Amino acid sequence: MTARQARSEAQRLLDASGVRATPGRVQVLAELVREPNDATAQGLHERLRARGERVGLATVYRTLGVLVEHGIVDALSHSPGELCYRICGGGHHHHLVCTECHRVEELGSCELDEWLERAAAVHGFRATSHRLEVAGVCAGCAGA
Amino acid sequence: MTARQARSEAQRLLDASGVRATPGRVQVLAELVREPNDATAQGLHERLRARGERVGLATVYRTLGVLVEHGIVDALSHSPGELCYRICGGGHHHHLVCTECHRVEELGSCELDEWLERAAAVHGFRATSHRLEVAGVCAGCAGA
DNA sequence: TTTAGTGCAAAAGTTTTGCATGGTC
DNA sequence: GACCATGCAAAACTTTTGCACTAAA
Repeated sequence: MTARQARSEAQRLLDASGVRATPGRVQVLAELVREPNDATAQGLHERLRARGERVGLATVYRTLGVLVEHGIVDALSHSPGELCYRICGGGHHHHLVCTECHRVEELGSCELDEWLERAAAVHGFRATSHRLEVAGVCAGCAGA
Repeated sequence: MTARQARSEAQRLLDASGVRATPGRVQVLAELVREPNDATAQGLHERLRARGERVGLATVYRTLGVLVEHGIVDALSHSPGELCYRICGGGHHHHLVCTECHRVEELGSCELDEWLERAAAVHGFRATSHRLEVAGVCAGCAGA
């Protein structure tokens, strides 16, 4: 994907969510569009600077906050003390992360709700939400 | 549970795992024994100091690291940038956390493995481990 | 003109590390 | 003596906030 394509896709995503497409936001989101897996705020900032785009670290954090708030990106925390961000399909889903190469796949369907409701009820809980992260080894890494 | 009981339970847990029962470790672990839910490193440190026990914050962190390494306690991260620790029963299990009072229950049985294997295989992954955290409202808070 | 976004620097917060000290095997 | 644990302080690191400035509605 070219830089121009990434920027236009970023613009489209922002427009679709009614978020003003400011320069900083387009830069950050375009960088995420080019990233098939997930990236940290620091990592995104470094890449943008390396690419010659003048964007502040605070703007990267503020932008990611806005993007998460509008559901344009998801925040994952597979290592403590550090959040990773990723563009995600809509709806409820979970992630499959390769422990070797950090590739991320989405698990489209989630068939946990019914089981969860029963399991929670045993403890007197009403389950309202859940987060599942699956670690594994992807086909590429298993072969190597 | 009295302070003496907590300390002796802590000692037992350390012995059972072959971890040397030094003063700092017994203090930290005894504090976790008294805690039905989970606690942060900072919180444990504060409580120990308030109780008059002279223990350094670094020791609390180092001890928690050792305890996690030996599977004596679990580290949960339900808020980013901060880990919570908790004594856990052995074996594979998941947590049910009340969003109101932060009470934590263990979900004893995990019936996800079969479903997960199939779901991962669709993406060419071999699932090796998973982590599930369920948020909900406990009976007490639902009533209030 | 009023609001929203941005860059920079400083601050806040958690966790780790260096180093000297004291206890244990 | 060698090693491990500990306290303290300093450092590292991620993330947030204050403030001045700019651009946009």
